[in-house]
Amino acid sequence: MKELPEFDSRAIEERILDWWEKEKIYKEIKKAEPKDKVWRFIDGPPYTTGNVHLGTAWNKILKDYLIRYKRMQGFRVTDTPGYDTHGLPIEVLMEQNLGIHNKKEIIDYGLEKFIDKCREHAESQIPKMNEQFKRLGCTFWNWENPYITLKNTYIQGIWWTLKEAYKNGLLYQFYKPQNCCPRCATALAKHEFEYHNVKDNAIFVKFQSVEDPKTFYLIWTTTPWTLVANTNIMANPNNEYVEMRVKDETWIMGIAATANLLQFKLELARGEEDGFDYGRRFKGTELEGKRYIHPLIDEVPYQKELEKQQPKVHTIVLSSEYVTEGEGVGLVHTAPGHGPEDFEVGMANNIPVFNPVDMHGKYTDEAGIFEGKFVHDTNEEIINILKQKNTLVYIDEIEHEYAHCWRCKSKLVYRATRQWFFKTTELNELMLKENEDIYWVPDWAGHTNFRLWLENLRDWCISRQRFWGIPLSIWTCQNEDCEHIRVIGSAQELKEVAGKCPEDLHRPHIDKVTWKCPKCGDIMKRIPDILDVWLDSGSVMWAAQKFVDGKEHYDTWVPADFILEGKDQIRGWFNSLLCSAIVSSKRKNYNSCYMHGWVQSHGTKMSKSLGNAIEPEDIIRGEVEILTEAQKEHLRKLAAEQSTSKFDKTKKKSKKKSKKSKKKSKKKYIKDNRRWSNVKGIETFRFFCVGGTQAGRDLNFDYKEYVDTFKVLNTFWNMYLFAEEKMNLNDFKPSEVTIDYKQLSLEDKWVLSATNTMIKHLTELFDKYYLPDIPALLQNYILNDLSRWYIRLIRNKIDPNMEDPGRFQSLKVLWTVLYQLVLVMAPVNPMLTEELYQKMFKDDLGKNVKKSVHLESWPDIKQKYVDEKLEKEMNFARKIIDSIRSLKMDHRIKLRWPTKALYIIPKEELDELRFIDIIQQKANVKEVKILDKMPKGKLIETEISECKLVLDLEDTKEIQQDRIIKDLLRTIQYLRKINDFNIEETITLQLATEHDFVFQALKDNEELIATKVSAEPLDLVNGKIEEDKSQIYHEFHLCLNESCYASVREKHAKKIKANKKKQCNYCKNQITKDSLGVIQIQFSKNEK
RNA sequence: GGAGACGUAGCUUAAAGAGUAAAGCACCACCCUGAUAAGUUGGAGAAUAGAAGUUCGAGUCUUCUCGUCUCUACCA
Repeated sequence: MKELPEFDSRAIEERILDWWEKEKIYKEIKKAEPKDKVWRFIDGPPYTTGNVHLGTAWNKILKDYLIRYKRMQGFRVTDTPGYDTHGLPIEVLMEQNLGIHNKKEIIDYGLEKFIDKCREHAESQIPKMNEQFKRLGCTFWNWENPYITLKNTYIQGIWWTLKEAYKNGLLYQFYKPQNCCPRCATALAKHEFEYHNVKDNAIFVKFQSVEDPKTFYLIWTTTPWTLVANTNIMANPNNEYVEMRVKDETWIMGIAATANLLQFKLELARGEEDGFDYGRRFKGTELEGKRYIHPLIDEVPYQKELEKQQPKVHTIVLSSEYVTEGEGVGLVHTAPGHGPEDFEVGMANNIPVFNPVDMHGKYTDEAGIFEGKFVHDTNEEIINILKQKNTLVYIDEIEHEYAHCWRCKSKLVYRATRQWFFKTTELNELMLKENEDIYWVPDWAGHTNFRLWLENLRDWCISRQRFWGIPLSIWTCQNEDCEHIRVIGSAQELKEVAGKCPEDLHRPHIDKVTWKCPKCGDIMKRIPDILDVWLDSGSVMWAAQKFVDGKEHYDTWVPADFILEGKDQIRGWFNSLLCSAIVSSKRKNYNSCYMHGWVQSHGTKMSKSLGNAIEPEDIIRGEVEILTEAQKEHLRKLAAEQSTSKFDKTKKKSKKKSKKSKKKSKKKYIKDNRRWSNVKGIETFRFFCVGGTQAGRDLNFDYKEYVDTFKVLNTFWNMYLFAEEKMNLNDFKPSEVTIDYKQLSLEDKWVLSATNTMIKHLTELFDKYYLPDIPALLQNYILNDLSRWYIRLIRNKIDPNMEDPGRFQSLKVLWTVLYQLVLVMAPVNPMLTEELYQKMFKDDLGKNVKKSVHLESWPDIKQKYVDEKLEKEMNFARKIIDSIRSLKMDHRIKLRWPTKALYIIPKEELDELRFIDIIQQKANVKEVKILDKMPKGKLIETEISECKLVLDLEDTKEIQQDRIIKDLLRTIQYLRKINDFNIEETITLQLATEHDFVFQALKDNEELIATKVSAEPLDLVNGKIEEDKSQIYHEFHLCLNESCYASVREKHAKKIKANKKKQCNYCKNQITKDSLGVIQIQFSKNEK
C-alpha cells in the first residue's frame, strides 16, 4: 500500500492520463477483450468544428460510462469514434476565410482548391478534438482510427445506400417547390430549417376581373415577391363568397373576411356612398374559371406567354383542401413555383410551374423588369407598383415564424427545383413499426416525440447544389430523350462501367468520369449535386464497417445495440439512421437508444453571444463564473430578447445592450476562491453531469450544485485517505487476512450486505440504461453507508492504540468494500479510481492483479453476504439512535455525556434487535433494555412508530466521572488541534484541581487520559498550579452543584467570575463563584 | 395554425396507481468533531403558477387562464 496524495483532482487526472498513454493501457484492454461477446455501440459523429463544448462533453462522457461498464461486464465494445466532416458548416466557414460571398465566387476561385481547403480544415480539426475528448477521461476509444465521413471507403458506403434505395424503387427525381437557401444556393431538407420570428408586410391586393373591369378579386399575401409568379387564384368551392359594393367598385371576397377588411382595416362605413354594402352571396363553385388580369402583367411579359400556353392561367381554380374560411380573404393567391400547395393545385389543373427565380433568390429574365433583383428586396418595389396601379388595398404588418437556413440564417425562398428524393413516405408504416421495437430511454423520446416526427415525415430531399460533400453517384444520359439513369454502388462498379475511377471520390474529380450511354450512345454524366450531410452519418452502420470477409461488403451490417445522443437528433441522426436503413435494407439499425437534453447555463441555453457559455477547459481549470440571481435574471431577459431580435432588424437597441453585458460577464471570477480552489479537473463534472437531470431533460449547469458534487468526491477521497492511514498504522496486510464470515462483527456483516445490495441495484440501473439514477445511488452509499456510518462505527476498533483483536477482520472488510467501490466507480471516475487502484489495492491483489483498474471485471454480487433482515435491523437501529439524539438535544444533554440506560418499550412485537451495542455506543447510554412497561425513576421519553424510547437519567459515580472526563478530553484534543500539534506528537501534561471528587475522577481515568491525548508523562495535581507562559495553559470549568459536574462554557465562566448569575445547562441550578469548579490544563510538546 | 411538454421552499430537484407535500444546498440555533471544505438535532421557510370541476379526498384526473420552452406547418 502506497501513500495516497491529497485530493487534487486535476493533478491526479493529468498524471493518470499520462500514465495510461505511457503504459499503453488501451492496447492491453483491446487485447483482453473477448472475440465473440460483442456490445455494438455506435458513436454519433460530432461535426468537426475543432472545439468540444460542454454539451458534446456531456454526450461523450455518458457514452464513456457505458463503454467502460460493458467492458467490465466482459463485452468486446465497438468503440470507434466518428467525425462528421462534410457539408455547409465548413463551406460557409471557408467562404468567410477566403472572403468569398457566394457560389459563383467559389467557382471563380477554383472548385478543386476550394474543396481541398475544406478537406484540409476538416482533417486539421480532428486531432485537436481527439485530444479534447481524451482529456475528458474518454480515453479508451479507438482515437487513432476514427471513422471519418470524408474517407473513400465511407463514401462508397453511402453510394451503396443510394444504389440499394434505387433498386428498391425508393430513389427518384422530381421537380417541385423546395425551400432553398439563396445565400448557399442549394435546396434544403426539412431538418435543416430553423424557424425564427420575423416581421413582414402583409398586403391585400385586388385583381381586376377580365369580364367586368369594375369587379375585383381580393387576395392577401405576406410574400409580395411571389406575385410575379402568380398564375391563379384559389377559391374554396364550399365557402360562401359575396359581391361587395365598395365605393363604385365590386369586390369579391369570402364572406367571413368582409368586416375585418372593410370596417376595421379600411374604416369604411356600411351604407355610405363612399363606404360599402353587402351584395349577392354565392358558393365558391360559381367562381371557377373566372378570368382576371395579372396585376404585374406589364412588368412581367412572360405572364402573357403563360396564358397562351394554358388558358387556365389567370383564372380562378377550386380547392376545398387548401382554402380555409378563417384566414385571409377567402381567395388565395397561387404561384405553383413558390409553394407546395400551390404546386399541387397547379398540377391538378395542368398549370405550368412558373418559377422565375434562380438558386440565388434572384429573378431570371422571365421576371421581366425584375430580372437580377433579389426576391426579398423586391417586396417594396412591388408594393409601390401596385400602389401606382391602385390595386393595393391595404398594407398590414404581420409577425410570424419564417424558415431560415440552419447554417447561415438566411431567409429561405420557396422555389421549384429539380431534386432527388428518398420515397420515405411509402415506408412510413414500416418505420413506425420498427420504431416500436426500439428500446428508448426515456420511453417518451421514442414513443411520443420520434413517433410524431415519423408520422409527419415527407419524402427526403437528399440532393444539394453544393461542393463539399459526398457526390451523388447518379449518372444520367445527356440526351434528354434517352432518360437513361445509372446509379453506382461502389468505386469498383464505377471502374467497371466507366473504365476509370479517381483516387479521390470528391468533386471535382468525380465529375470528370463519363461514359457512353449504352442505350443511345450519348454521354453519361454525373449529376452535379452532392448529398445532404445527414445521410453521411445516417449510413454509418455499414459505411464505417470497412471490411467484412476481407472486402467491402455492406449488406451484412448488424444493427447497433446502443446509441446515445441529444434531443436535437430526433430530427437529425435518429431520423437519418432509420431512414437510411429502411430505404436501403427495410429494417432498423439500432435496438436501443438513450436520449439526453441540452446543457443549459443559469436557466438559459448556453451561447457564445450571450457570454454564458462554459467550456470544458473552464471546468478543468476551475474557472467557472458564478452569477448572482440578478445577473441570472438579466441573462434570461437577454436571451429572450435575442431570440426575437436576431432576425428583426428593427430592434437594434437590444443588440447594443447585449454587447455591454458581454463585457461585464466576460470577466471570470470565483466567489471565495480559497474555499473552492480545489474544484478543478473533469472528474467532478463526470459525476455531476449524469445525475444532474433526468433522461431527455436539459441539464442546468448550476455551479452550486456542481460544487455539491465535489463534496461527494472529496468525501470519497478522504475516506480512502483515512482507511489507508489506519491500515498502515495497524501494519495491516490485506493479503494476509482472509474474511472469516462467522467471526465478523455485526456491523462488518452489515456493510458487506449493504455493499452487495448496492452493487446489485447499480448493475440493474446500468443494464436498463437508467444512467441518471446512478450517481444518486453511489452518493448515498458513499456518504450515508460508508463515510457517515460504517467508518464511524469501526473507528475505535481500528485505532491501533486500542489493540482490538477484531480489528484485522474489520480492516479486511473495509478494504474489501472499498475495493468493490473502486471497481463500480471506475466507469464514472476512471482517473480517480485508477489512482486508488494503483496506490492502495494493486500490491495486495495477488495473482489476480491487473495492470490497470480498467482491465478488471465488474464485481460479482456475493449472495452469501446479502442479509436483508440485517439491513432492515440496522435501519431500525439508526432510527432509534436519531430519535435518542433528538431527545437528548431537547433536554440539553450533551451527546458526549453518558446516560444510565435506554429502555425500549415495544408497541407490538419487535424483530430481533442485534444492534444493541451500536445503539448503546451511538446514543451514549450505559445499557439498553427492552421492557414491556414503563419503569420508575428520573425519566424522559420519546416515541417512534414501532416503540417507546425512554432514557433513565439517574446518575452514578461512573456517569458523573464520565461527564467530567469526556468534556476534558475533548478540550485537550481541541487545544492540541488549534495549536497545530500532530497526532503522533506526545505532550507533557499537567492537570490540577482543588476539588477532591474531580481529582479522584482524574485519578481513576489517568490511563485513559494519557492514551487519548498522548500525554507522556501525565502529572495530576490535587491543588493549584502556576501558569507557565511558555506552555499552553487553559482553565476548564465545571458545575459543582449537587454532584452535577457538567462542564461550563468559557464565556459563561467568565460571567460567573464577574459575579453574574448563570444557570447550569444540565442541573438547572444557579452557579456561583463558589460552585464553579476548575481544572487547570497545562502542557507542552515533547522533544523527539 | 397544429403538437408535445413544463411551472412544487431562496436555489436544484423528489413525490407509480389520487391518501398528512419529500430531500439536498443555502439560512438560523444547538451539538459533535484528530479522515472530511465532513456530521447530528432542531428551527424557519411552499395554500404545489392561477381559477373552476370530478371526488370522501387532487401536486397527481378534466377544463380554462397566465407564464416559459421545444417541436412542427402548404401562415396563401
